[in-house]
Amino acid sequence: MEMDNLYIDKSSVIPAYYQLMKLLEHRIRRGDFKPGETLPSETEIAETYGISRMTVRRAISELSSKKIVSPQKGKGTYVSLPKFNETVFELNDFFEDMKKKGIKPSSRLIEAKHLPADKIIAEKLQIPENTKYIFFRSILYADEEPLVYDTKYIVYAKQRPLLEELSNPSLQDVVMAHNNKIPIKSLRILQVTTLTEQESFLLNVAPMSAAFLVEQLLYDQNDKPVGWGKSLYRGDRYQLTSRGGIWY
Amino acid sequence: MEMDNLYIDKSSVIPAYYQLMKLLEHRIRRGDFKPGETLPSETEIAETYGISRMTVRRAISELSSKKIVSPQKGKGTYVSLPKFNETVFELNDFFEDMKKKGIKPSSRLIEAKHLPADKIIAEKLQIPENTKYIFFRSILYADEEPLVYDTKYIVYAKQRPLLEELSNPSLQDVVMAHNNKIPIKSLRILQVTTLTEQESFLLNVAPMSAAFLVEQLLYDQNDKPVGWGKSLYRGDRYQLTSRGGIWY
DNA sequence: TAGTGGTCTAGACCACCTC
DNA sequence: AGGTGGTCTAGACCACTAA
Repeated sequence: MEMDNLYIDKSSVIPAYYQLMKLLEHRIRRGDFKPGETLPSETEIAETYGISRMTVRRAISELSSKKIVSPQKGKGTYVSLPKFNETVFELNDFFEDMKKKGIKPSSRLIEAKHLPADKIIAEKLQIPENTKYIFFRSILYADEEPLVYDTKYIVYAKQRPLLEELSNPSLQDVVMAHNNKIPIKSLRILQVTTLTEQESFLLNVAPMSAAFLVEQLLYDQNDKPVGWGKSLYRGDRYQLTSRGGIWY
Repeated sequence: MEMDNLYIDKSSVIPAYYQLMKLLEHRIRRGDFKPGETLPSETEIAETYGISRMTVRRAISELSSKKIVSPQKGKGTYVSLPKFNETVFELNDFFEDMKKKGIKPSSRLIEAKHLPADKIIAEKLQIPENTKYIFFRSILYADEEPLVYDTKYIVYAKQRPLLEELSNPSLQDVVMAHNNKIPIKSLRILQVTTLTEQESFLLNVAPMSAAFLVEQLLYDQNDKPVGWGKSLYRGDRYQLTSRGGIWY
């Protein structure tokens, strides 16, 4: 396979805790320490590799946050049986995401206007019914292909009646541009749905196609909602991936 | 509002780093430190609250991992403008998830048999075509209601030809039960799809309903696939949520 | 040059677990 | 009682940043 460096090079520019973390990862993968067993004690590891216990703890804490290892007070640091049923999916900013994949993102604003809140909007935004709110609809493109249909409902701030277009129209940015308040809390819900006739037309797919529905609610310091958003991601072009365990 | 404890109680059983973390979170929320500004330097914070710099660093490191703050070498620790466009969704074990919600999970095995690998399976599992593999199909229930349709494709280990039923049939468990190897790497893909006639019948929903499709590939120490799974989650009953920013 | 965060050390005390 | 991980300290040196 590969050459193993089963020691810590203190003269290296790579931090000792990082070297030790990789070393322990490697030894776990190799089977020196099996799931259910414990690592040597922190003191022992420190002596073995000639580093201080705090540095050992730093390495173990990284492994612990990756769920590779689980320290137990008074007992030892156990090698975890990896739990691949517990998965974390990241949904990143559309523009950043596309750029990272080498795809050119863009957006087109379909509509932007004031509206009086109906019952549903009033409840979501916790404002009185018929209060004005700002409504946005836009399409996000990846290499000229429509990928996301985006709607936003934003609490109306009298001070700022403007409706300028933004290059990266995330809900957070639009809320900050049209409202003095900086959102401090976010609740997001990921669902699946089938597209309506109108939605599928805008996204250039067949009606009743499957899509991700990402709902987002933003709150200010006082736990008041300041914006609500619903984004429909084309199911045939979008997916989330997640890696667990020990990868290189 | 509430009483503020803007000091560290060293006699408390709550660790100092934790108290400081909450304290800084509170002061950020309150506006003492605004996004884009820096916190006082680590040395200064240590002096202010009468604790050591390493303890301050521990608190800041927690805030940093929550993306509330972002330390910059040589410059200072900046309060982040929260990025609510970068979201993390957790997909946990079905059984644990349901129990946590107070719902009784159960499962029913529909089918379990050996089959020779066709081209698709052979490619996924990186085995020669027509090699035997183990096939599973089951339904997962929440309070007697079908919620997930689950299929598994597992590399066949000659030593263990048994096909016993497991109470919690996660791909990982089944792989470990039918194969000596412990998976060490997992790749998961979350997609949306519409259900076929058969799938919708099994899940007791209308055909063409939207559903989550969760695909999972498990690998052993040598980066060989050991199992492949596909789970269909009913879209009308399942959703993922994610909280960002400062919550209580 | 002065200040910042990043790393590391060699101790210390504690609560917890096991024998 | 002895070993474990959890916390904390008071220093130290470094690389980086900005004036």
